[in-house]
Amino acid sequence: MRILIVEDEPGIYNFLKQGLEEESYAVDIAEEGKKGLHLALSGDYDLLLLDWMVPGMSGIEICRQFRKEFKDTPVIFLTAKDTVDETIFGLQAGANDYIKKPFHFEELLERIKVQLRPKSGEHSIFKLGNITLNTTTHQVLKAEEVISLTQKEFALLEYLMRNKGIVCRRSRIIESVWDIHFEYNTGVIDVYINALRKKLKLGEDENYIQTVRGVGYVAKEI
Amino acid sequence: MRILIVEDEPGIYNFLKQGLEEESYAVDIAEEGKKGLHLALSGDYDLLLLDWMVPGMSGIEICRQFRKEFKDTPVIFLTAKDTVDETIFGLQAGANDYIKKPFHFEELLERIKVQLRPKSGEHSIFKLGNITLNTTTHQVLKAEEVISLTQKEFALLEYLMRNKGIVCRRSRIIESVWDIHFEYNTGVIDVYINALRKKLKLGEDENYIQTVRGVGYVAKEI
DNA sequence: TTTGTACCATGAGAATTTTAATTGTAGAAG
DNA sequence: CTTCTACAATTAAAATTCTCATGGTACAAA
Repeated sequence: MRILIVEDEPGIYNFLKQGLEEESYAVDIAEEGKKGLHLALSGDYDLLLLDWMVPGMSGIEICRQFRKEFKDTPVIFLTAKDTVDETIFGLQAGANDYIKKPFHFEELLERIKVQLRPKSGEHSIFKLGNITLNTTTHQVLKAEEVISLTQKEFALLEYLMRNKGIVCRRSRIIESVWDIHFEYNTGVIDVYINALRKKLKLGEDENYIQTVRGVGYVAKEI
Repeated sequence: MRILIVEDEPGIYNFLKQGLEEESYAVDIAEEGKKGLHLALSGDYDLLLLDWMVPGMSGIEICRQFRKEFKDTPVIFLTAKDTVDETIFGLQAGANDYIKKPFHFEELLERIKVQLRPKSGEHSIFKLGNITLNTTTHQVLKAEEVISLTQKEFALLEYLMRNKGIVCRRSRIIESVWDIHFEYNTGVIDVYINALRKKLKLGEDENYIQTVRGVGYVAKEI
């Protein structure tokens, strides 16, 4: 597995390079933004580690450009900032995960493994209109705004978004999201659909979660 | 797959026989208790459907006798009574599930499928001292008493009992029961262990859930 | 069009689950 | 044997999740 690190501080990239090579990843370094993007676009890499701030071109811009070509290669941001405003753009640019400096190497390694594990098929980012859902960071954005959801709300939205365009019957939802088999005579789903619509502020014009009478619900871009 | 039905009412057993044969199960009927037990002990069956009350010998007694010989063959009770007292003995006698009359055929079919699915390995009943836990009915007994547990309490107890005798580290428990990966700096487990010990009334003499300092917990028969 | 019925939306309250703070205790170090 | 410290037990309160009751609305039948 080949990893590209775009980072200008030698202290950090040497530490990462050594650690990752011990885990038998092939690691390349780019100390400058444009060179980083150029290397990334060569398509030789299975994963990108991008520093937030690098000379020449911001990590975000690299990510955005890279995403146009490579839709499935995971991108992880290394960021010193944990302010909401900043990470939003990272996720919108198509990052799969981010980790705050300073971080434990073990934790980064875990996250890299998570991203590389599925490799085929499994996506971690789903889009529905102007809604973005990221399964690894467990975050949801509507346009530029972070929407705070509870576990169950998130799980339900994830299920609907994974099945975008497909009508989800109540029984399936209950099985997948609530892990209840036989007996689906409960009203929980409705309550949570209600909560989602409220938190996501889905009005008439943005009716992304539609009711299918007698069956269930669909996530649709109108 | 071969199913034995022990039931004396022709109305019921004909209905069942026809429905199950349409689902391509091979079905035999015993209208009387002793004959039922005799057939069951022949070992020709993959699943038993026992009526609560049959002439000659009670379903419970058949179940108990049958269990001595066949530990892994699932037994489902058909019962008109849903009083706690009655079902207790059914579960204690080693039944895997029960269904109350009148029932929908679909539901019975589902339960039969659930019982036949794992077939190899997977058990649905776990014992720990005088505690019995049944994963399909989601019931827990201590001696003769039904212990009412919440979802999470049940899930934690199930995990510990599935790993009887093995020390379970907190991180594993959090992963399996709570589905949380990385970050296990939460105190939930302790709180639930506490709740379990209380509800199960585990005193000094019955310390079935033991603390392993610095690591986690074990379920042990002292 | 009107009426009826079954299904869905919504809100409030109950139960469960989680967090967080305090108290207690085992085992190590002195 | 004492003291200290890190971990576990316990409790209370906050947050989430679920249930239940009410009101609304789509669709079918008259």
